Amino acid sequence: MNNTDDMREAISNLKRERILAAAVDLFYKQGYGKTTLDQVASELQVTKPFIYGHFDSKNALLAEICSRAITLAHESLNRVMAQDASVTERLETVVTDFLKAVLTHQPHAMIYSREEKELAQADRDAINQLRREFDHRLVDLLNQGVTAGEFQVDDVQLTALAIGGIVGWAPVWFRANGRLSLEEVVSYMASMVLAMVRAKKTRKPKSNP
Amino acid sequence: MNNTDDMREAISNLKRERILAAAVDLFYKQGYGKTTLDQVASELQVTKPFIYGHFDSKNALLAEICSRAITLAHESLNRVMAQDASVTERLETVVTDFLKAVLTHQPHAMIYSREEKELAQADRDAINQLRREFDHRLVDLLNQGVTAGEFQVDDVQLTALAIGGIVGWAPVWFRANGRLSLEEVVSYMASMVLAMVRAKKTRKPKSNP
DNA sequence: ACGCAAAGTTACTGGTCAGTATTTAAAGTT
DNA sequence: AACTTTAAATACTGACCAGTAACTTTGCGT
Repeated sequence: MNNTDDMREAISNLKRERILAAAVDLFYKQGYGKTTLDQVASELQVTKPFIYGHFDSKNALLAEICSRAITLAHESLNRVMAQDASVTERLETVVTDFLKAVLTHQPHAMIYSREEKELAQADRDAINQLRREFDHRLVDLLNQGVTAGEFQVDDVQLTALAIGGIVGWAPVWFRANGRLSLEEVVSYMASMVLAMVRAKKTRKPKSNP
Repeated sequence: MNNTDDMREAISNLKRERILAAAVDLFYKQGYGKTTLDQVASELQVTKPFIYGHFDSKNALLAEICSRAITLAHESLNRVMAQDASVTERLETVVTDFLKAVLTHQPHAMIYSREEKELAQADRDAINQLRREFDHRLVDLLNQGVTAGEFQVDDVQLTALAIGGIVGWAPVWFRANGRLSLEEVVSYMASMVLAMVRAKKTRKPKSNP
């Protein structure tokens, strides 16, 4: 019985995920406004009420997608904060890791930044709260670097915003089959960020291809 | 008679501008999708057919707004290219000037990046063409800097995209009545960009407040 | 085999809005 | 002062689509 319930829930989750994946795909390609739930349904070879069995509304779908976009950012920050390395190395890892997350989930990132205004006020507030926390944590990291004498930065807040810009803008131009691989792009961007904070290299001179 | 025609046209232009201003305001605050033409009209204390007297459709309004956003970028680049200074100084001016343009027309910039997908295909293509030209010109400038030995940059294209990110992301977070003035923000960001390209300062050490 | 939920589908509704046809007012013109 | 042109408002239409009510199928327990 409990066994059956587990099964049910797993199936239900699977379906939720499929719906979300289809929605992400279409919202990304067409935009939220131009996408109808009938299209999402037909992408999955089901009908609209199927979706309503798993989500309350079209907007709830969007809220879930946006929420995941931010959660990704936090998770990559969590991974980094857990590690015990020089601030410079940590910043490099943050940028690398975060950018990787953003680019492997390009559609989520794009949908969030484009369609934020479409969210219901409550969802928007909750999600922007998470975003602000993220900014704070980045500022903290930069402050540590300044205190440790590893960074030379006049204004940590503006610097954090510039870094946010480099990362946040990447999904706009990145193409998975472009001239450079994701790994190459990510590591190059990280080196640019380090140049920006004038980090004194703690090690790893690492050749440039 | 010609005189009267001039007058007519001037009045018509004035009205177009008013309509655009109201549309920019509402599209910015509420998003394109959530804004109705009735709202735009009532903002101006007129009615919907008034708008149709000056624009073909809601979408034409958006196209005009987006087109202006890009035009602004090009104009600031034109101003800079005309001047005859060191590449470093020119890059500094480009960033300064472009960022200023983007921030004094924050709504245009935001609307363009958010609502691009809402444009009709033809409009989108035309506008993205302009964007690509802009990118090329920025790459050219960086290449000049490398050739002249003023910049140390491994990949000019990625560097241009990083700069684009810093500038393009700014309208997302900038608040006109924030901690720092527009001038301060702009000049700080320019200095970060120069750090990124490892520009050898050609002059102007300029104190930091 | 039989009935009974769960999970979908088909078929419909109601509201919203972009866009328009028709009417009214105002400003020149002679 | 009647006549025309321009410009806007009122009032309407029709498409689209999120969300729902009513019906159907499938599979599971007994």
